[in-house]
Amino acid sequence: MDIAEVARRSGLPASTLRYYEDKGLIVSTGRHGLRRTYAPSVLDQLALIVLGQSAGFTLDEIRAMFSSHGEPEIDREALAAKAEELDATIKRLKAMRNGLRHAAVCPAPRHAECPSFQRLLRAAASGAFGRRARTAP
Amino acid sequence: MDIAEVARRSGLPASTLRYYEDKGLIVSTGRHGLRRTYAPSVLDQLALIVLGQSAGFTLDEIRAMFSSHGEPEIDREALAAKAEELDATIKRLKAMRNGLRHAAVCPAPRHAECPSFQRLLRAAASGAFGRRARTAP
DNA sequence: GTAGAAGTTCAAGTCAACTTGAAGTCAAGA
DNA sequence: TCTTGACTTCAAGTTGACTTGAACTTCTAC
Repeated sequence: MDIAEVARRSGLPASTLRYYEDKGLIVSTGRHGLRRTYAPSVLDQLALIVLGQSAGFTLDEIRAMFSSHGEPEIDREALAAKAEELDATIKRLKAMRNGLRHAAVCPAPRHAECPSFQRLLRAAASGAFGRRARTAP
Repeated sequence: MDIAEVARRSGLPASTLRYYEDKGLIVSTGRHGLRRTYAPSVLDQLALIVLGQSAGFTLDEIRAMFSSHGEPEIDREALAAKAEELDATIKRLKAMRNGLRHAAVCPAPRHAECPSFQRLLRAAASGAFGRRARTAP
């Protein structure tokens, strides 16, 4: 497959594919003249990368987790630790979701008076939540 | 409260507090000479900001969701939509967590042969997941 | 065999969310 | 009063993940 087909099938721009290759996240199997050629398995790798990103991992972390041919690579403890980390993230996302869900239907004139919103605030203030995360648009 | 106390109690550096004020996420209630003074409620606002960030919202989105005194501001539909967005994010995080959790204990010599890993891959490849997210370190 | 679409490299630009540095101001304690 | 350390502004730097542009090289179709 050439880069255009990989781009088409993965939904990622060619520039991103070159960038990922630069960073060592994927490999091209060869060249046809100057042009990269890819094995079909690169699509799986890309899917994993996208999934990993959507779960909040950096490209460096993803590279550490999966070898460039898509197999889990690092030690099981590290994988389990990542899973724990995700679990914590899931918890704060749920709190936030519930808070928003409630704010959307809450009849209280000011949210300062709403017990549900106060619960969210308390949870937030308790420092139970970490920092930094961005989701898809 | 002066900026040092807010920094201490919120855990955020003073530079960040100034930056947030610049961006209109918080307000200082006045000045003592040149120095900013803050009302105690700023701590709640900051907690909300941190929570919002940890849930994947940008500072601009957070400013849109909560007024600078910490009350939910925008229309209920938008809040509900944000909640839906979060729900989708939670789903992909769970998939990723389960995948990692499993990879950490899977006995299969190569993950290509593991049905559970394949499920994750298929889910990832299906495009069921969006892009872009980063979690706390 | 030549035009042009699509590929290549490499450097530089962009964006969000901050941080850092320089240069200056000021309140509080000795 | 004078020093000192915390504050101020403003500009510029940083990091991650890309994108864009310029200059150049091919493959492919006609």
